[in-house]
Amino acid sequence: MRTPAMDNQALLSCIEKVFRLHGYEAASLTLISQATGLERASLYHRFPGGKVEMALSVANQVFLSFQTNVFEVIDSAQKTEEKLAAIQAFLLRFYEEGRLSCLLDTMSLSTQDQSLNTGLKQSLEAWIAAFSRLATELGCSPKEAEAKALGAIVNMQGTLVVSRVLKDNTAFLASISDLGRLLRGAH
Amino acid sequence: MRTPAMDNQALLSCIEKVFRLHGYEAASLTLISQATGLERASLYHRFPGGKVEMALSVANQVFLSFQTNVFEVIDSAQKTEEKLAAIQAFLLRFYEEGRLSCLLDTMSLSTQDQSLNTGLKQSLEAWIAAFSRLATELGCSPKEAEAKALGAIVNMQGTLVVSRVLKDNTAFLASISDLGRLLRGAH
DNA sequence: GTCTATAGCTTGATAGAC
DNA sequence: GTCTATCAAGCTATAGAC
Repeated sequence: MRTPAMDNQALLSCIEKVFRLHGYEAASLTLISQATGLERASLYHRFPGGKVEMALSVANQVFLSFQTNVFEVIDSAQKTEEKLAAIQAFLLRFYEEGRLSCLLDTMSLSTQDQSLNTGLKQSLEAWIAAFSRLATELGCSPKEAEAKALGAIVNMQGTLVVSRVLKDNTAFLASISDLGRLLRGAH
Repeated sequence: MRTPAMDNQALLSCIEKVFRLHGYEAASLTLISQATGLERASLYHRFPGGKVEMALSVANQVFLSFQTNVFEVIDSAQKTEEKLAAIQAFLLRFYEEGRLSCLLDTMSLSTQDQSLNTGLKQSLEAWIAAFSRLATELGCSPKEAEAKALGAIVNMQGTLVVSRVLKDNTAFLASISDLGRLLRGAH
């Protein structure tokens, strides 16, 4: 047992980037090999299930990252404004200021793999639920909160697509800046 | 010269669906062959440039469809409310009530093809410009109109992604219903 | 744990019969 | 204009040396 050239988390981050840049199908093992510096055969040692297992692992790591940086922040004891600021900072970093797509977008096309599709769906549901709790804290009624949460996420997904097509991240940056406004209750 | 098994427009519609369901890379010639009923070699007779030419032709056909059903409607002499209703009906049909993705989304991932990326960008810019004119008609100031137009399109793109992931088109249907509200000026 | 080498299949694309 | 047959290159995945 030689020592790994890269720990699992760093490896997954490299693979994540390939999936987010190219989508599931176009993310070939050759591209992943180049991005990680590991030969294709080595990737199969780390992920015996092959490309599907890589995708599932990446989706899971991203979910855990959101759990730490979004969901748990929302359920923490911080002040609401501090939560909001922390989440905005995380999202800006995670989406590289709008230049890197969302896995929910790039991996939800014709994947055929049921567990991946279910995982993406459950991640999005957890995200909506967490934003709902934050919206409630920001003065929304329970019913209003879910609508605002969905609206904020829809806005981010939409601006990510538009920013990618226009090659201009202005819309995404505005989406993050507006997050507080988007989640706040009507007065 | 035998008579074509399918006219060019119907052929392009079949191919369009494959690109919108699977994205550019995953849209293999085998899938396109199955969707159109033409063998791969026959597709090369219709599109000598191969897959890239198919993608460009599809993008162009969709642009022309938007030109007819959205841009020209906006610039017509109809009443504003009638324009809005016609556009809503078209968009519902075009996106199959939220069950079929947008080409701007599925074809903008790592295409490498410069003319395709430029075409998608220009199509989106034309769409934003047209919606801006409609927003102006709906009582927006020039500056406000562009923001509302962008917001309405962002909302559609976002709800399309969310509807795809959740396998629930409720959000997209709401986006279309809200189109008037989204484009109307603040009173 | 990583590598080289390779199997077996699918891809995009071409040649030529009808 | 569509087809069958075929090509070279790419793909995912595996075997086995170190």
